[in-house]
Amino acid sequence: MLSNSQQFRKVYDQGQRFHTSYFSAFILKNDVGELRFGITVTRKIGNAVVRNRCKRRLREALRTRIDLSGLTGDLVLNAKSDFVKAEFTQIVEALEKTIARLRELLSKVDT
RNA sequence: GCAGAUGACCGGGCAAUCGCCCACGCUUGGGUUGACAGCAAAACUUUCAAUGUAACUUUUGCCUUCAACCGAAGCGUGGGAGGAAAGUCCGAACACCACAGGACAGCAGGCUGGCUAACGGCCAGGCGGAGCGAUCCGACGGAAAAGUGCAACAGAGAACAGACAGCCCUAAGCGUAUUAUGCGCCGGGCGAUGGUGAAACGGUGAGGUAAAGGCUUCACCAGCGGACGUGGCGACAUGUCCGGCUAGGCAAACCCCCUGCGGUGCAAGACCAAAUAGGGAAACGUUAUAGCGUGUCCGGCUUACUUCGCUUCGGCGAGGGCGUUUCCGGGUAGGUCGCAACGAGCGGCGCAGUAAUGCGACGCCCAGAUGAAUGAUUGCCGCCUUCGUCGUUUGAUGAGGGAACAGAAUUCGGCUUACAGGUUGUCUGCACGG
Repeated sequence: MLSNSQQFRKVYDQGQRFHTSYFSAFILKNDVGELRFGITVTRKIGNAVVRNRCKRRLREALRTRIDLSGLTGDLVLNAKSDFVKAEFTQIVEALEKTIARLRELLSKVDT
């Protein structure tokens, strides 16, 4: 879990990016050796209740439906306004595409 | 039955799977510190003539047991968002800072009585306004006896008022047929009628007048001031008499009167406290405790400050600088507490009170996160709604869609604002029936 704004800032500035219509993803290799992630929902998306629900659904989708094994680094997800109306299965599909793409990007960085 | 008024309450439910946070308990293994015992090594001392042995003490290391604390994993039990958690508008608790007393300034409040820790809150009442009514709304002290200021639009005129339409007097003159009728210059009177406006300087009647007017101390009414009663704790209501003779509105404009108020807010504040840099003190060094070299030690090699005084000219002493070690104190990152279960606490009951509320006994312990937990997914049921089919009064069934406002952040008491849908008590008006 990423816990302060310095860590988020570093991922935004130096990380690899990938965008879908529901959210934007940023990832950066870290030296911890495990996956740390953070979720950001701006006030533009909605009030506190809506923002909380976005974070919970993204976290649950990552936890239950996505295979994250072997992936290391700092991952940041930014929800967009379409996320609020999205079906859960659509979110999962978008996440699958995103993670596959991020694996490619990270392996390129290694070589 | 329809249309309203008002109070109280709810704010989808169940299941499956996978998860999150907190408290407590148990188990497992870990770390730190301390105590006791044991073993090993080294040193020292004592005993014996000595090798050596034994004992004692100290230090270091290992390890057993016990205790305390810290943090981890697993399992179990219990708990886990709102009526507004929201806006952050009032009032407090709590914390820190400041503080002789008073005045000015500033801010807030403003009918009466009560409740409360307090309030700009609540309850009961008075007065004014809206409504047929239940009921609702009101910053509701002072504008005639301090002063200043302001007033859109409309209207003739808006604060020492004002003739637009008009009414009346006078009547040059026009016109006609000399009268009458008609039009009426100049000058003067009128605030009664119309129209405007939120508001036009009391109302109705009578007298009076050329026409009018509180012009009239003519009558009645309204309003104002005063005195004296009656009811009420009081706001106030009400009665009689007297006076004066009509006085516009706005104080959520300045202002006047009365009352209250020190400031900052849990990022308050308390404690622990790293790395790095810097401050202070002591000791040591300044021909080594630095550098080179090395696994380590000895040895070796290399290099090094200044001022003053004394001097046998080799140095010595004191101070400063520099270096090393130890200690001290301040601050930052970070962490712990504050802060999560004992309270202005919650629940129903009883008593007092019209009520707000208070008192009493009984029962209960009820979120505590910090990139921020309190959930996610799926299915079924219930609710609303659209379409189709059947029945065609309620309804049955299939397919689809929808479900508000909104997320605790130190804690309470209020206020204000937002809110799909629903439950329920009491009351009012109208209609109909018995």
